[in-house]
Amino acid sequence: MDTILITLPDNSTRELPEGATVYDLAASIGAGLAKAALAGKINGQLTDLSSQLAGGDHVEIITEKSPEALDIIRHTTSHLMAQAVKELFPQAKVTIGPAIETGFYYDFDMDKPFTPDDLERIEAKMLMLAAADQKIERHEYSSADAVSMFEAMGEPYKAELINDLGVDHVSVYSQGTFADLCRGPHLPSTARIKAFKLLSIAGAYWRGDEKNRMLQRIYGTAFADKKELEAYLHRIEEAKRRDHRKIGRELDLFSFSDEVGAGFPIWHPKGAMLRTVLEDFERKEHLKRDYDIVVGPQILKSELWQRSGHYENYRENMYFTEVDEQSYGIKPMNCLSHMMIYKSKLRSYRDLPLRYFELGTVHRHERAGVLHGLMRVRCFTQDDAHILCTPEQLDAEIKGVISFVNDVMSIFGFDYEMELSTRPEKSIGSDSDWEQATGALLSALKDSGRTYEINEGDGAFYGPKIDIKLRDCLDRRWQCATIQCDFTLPERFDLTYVAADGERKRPIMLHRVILGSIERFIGVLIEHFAGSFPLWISPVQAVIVTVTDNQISFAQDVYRLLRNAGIRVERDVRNEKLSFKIREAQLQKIPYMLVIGDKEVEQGMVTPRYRDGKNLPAMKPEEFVAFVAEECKKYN
RNA sequence: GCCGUUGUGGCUCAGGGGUAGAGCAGCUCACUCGUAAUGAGCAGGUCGUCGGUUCGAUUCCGACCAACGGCUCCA
Repeated sequence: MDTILITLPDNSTRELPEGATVYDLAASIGAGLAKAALAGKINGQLTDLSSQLAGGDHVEIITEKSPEALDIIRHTTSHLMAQAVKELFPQAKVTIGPAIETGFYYDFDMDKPFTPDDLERIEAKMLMLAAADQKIERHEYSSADAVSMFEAMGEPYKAELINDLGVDHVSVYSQGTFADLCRGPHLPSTARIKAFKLLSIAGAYWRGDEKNRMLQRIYGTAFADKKELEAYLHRIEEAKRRDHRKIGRELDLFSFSDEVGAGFPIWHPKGAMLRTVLEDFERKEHLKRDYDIVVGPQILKSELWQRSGHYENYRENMYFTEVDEQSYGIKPMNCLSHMMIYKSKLRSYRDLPLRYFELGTVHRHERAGVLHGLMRVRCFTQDDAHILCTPEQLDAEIKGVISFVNDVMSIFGFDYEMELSTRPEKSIGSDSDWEQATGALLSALKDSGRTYEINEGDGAFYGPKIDIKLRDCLDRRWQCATIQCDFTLPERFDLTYVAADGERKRPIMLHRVILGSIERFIGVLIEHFAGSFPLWISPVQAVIVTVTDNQISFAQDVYRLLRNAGIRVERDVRNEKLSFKIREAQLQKIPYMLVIGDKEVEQGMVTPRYRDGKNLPAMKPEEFVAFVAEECKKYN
């Protein structure tokens, strides 16, 4: 019998009979491995256990310990769910069902949406089907055969997918009576699915296009074993405790009100203080980097928005008003007044780059269904700047912004993801401008040394952009910082500068934000710190707590002294037990509680207690001021 | 905007065709008590809004509004 030689990851080789599969290889190595094997990787390509090997292949056995395992488990679980749905709801049409970061989903075309009760029935069915130990088999078909097969099965979406793939052959995976178009790989049997849970029902458009039919999506998750699943579900519950909407209410930072309107946050004293601290920080950081602070009006004439292209491209997101029979647009962006400042006089190349910074409050009419706490609102303040520069300065300016973003994010301890978004369908400007702008952003990204993704067609209508995303407590990504390259608005507004040779030239404009919007950033900030803000941004840095009424007078003196020294201090001189006041301060996540009893009054001192429960030695109020100043120094 | 779920006092929630209940918070009183809840009493709701069914609706039905989970869109 002929044999083939297989190379394993440790570069050892193994001889197997011709026609051997990945499973045979695993079995030849050991019974334990054969049992643990979920899939294989042949020459870097993930495959099924049943895949045949060829001589010279480099093969790796995928077990549940492999990083690739989770996706395979989840993908197979999504097929199991589709099978269960088809058995319970034969009229459902299957579409797609991939593994995702947190689990998997499958989209079905249904006349009637699923109910929460249906989820339980489906889950129960899945358990039965998994226990039935159905073999999962891969078959190859010509695309034409596969199309007629799926059409005969009454699955038009699958037929459409195959037609659009434009390939000769496709693979189909089957288990029991269920067959699905799929590239694979999959687990060898449904019995290998050990731990899963269906989580939610949602609507989703076919192929992600809102012009298409809305399908019914079921989200679920799956893990290699029950323990990991439980741990994940527990983590989700824990994460929900950090939800900024919950903490925002508990710490009395902000609220929303039906009477005010959806998407319009109202900032309570502590939330407004938090904003103020961030804004002060921002002003300082911008001034350090040679930005100029500017301020523009809230409404600008509609003609100006027409000239900029916003009227044409962004009108549905704008609010308008009329004054003296003149139409005005409430600004959804800050760029126009910044350009008008630039245009207010003749500019020389010696003036450039000009960096105009504004904490600009904008209004955007976001569609009703997208609002989400502070993360997505209709009125928000951007830490916005527009940099006007020569083409030669563009690269350095983009790099400067990227390093600014990096500096600020590391101060807050945030990890972030970068993406480049290219020209969208609805856009203005010439092809060559778009190419140049995209090229400049790309080169800055490459230079940054960080990884990045590319979102084709996701740019702003006036130019390509780099987006920087932060994650919330449930790992949802929110765009915060962005750098947008714009050749178009300077053209439309005929911005010029006098070059060294005396010629009028066109500057390039960068739109950029660092935090993004103060609102969204605070949302992320709250979830990141679970409300326990670092001392330097805490809206309340310390609270004075008296043991009895005897210390009120001294407490007032301390309070006055700390306030005058710029410490954000509160006082709790209520006639309550110390432990009660400590508890309340603790729940408010106030960094320091300054305990004052008879002992402290005698010595003219306070005993600071940190929110982790540890006491600092008693100190004079002045010493506490110095202590706080020292702690906050690196951010000033 | 689309799909689904939810909507009871400031908060968390129970209840349910005959006109509402708890805990916490609030207020009053007593206690003056050293590091996560002192006790007692009082007050507070036209059960999201508007219609419909009914002898009668907060409870059933419809529309709208809002929130939540997604989709699409986005800082």
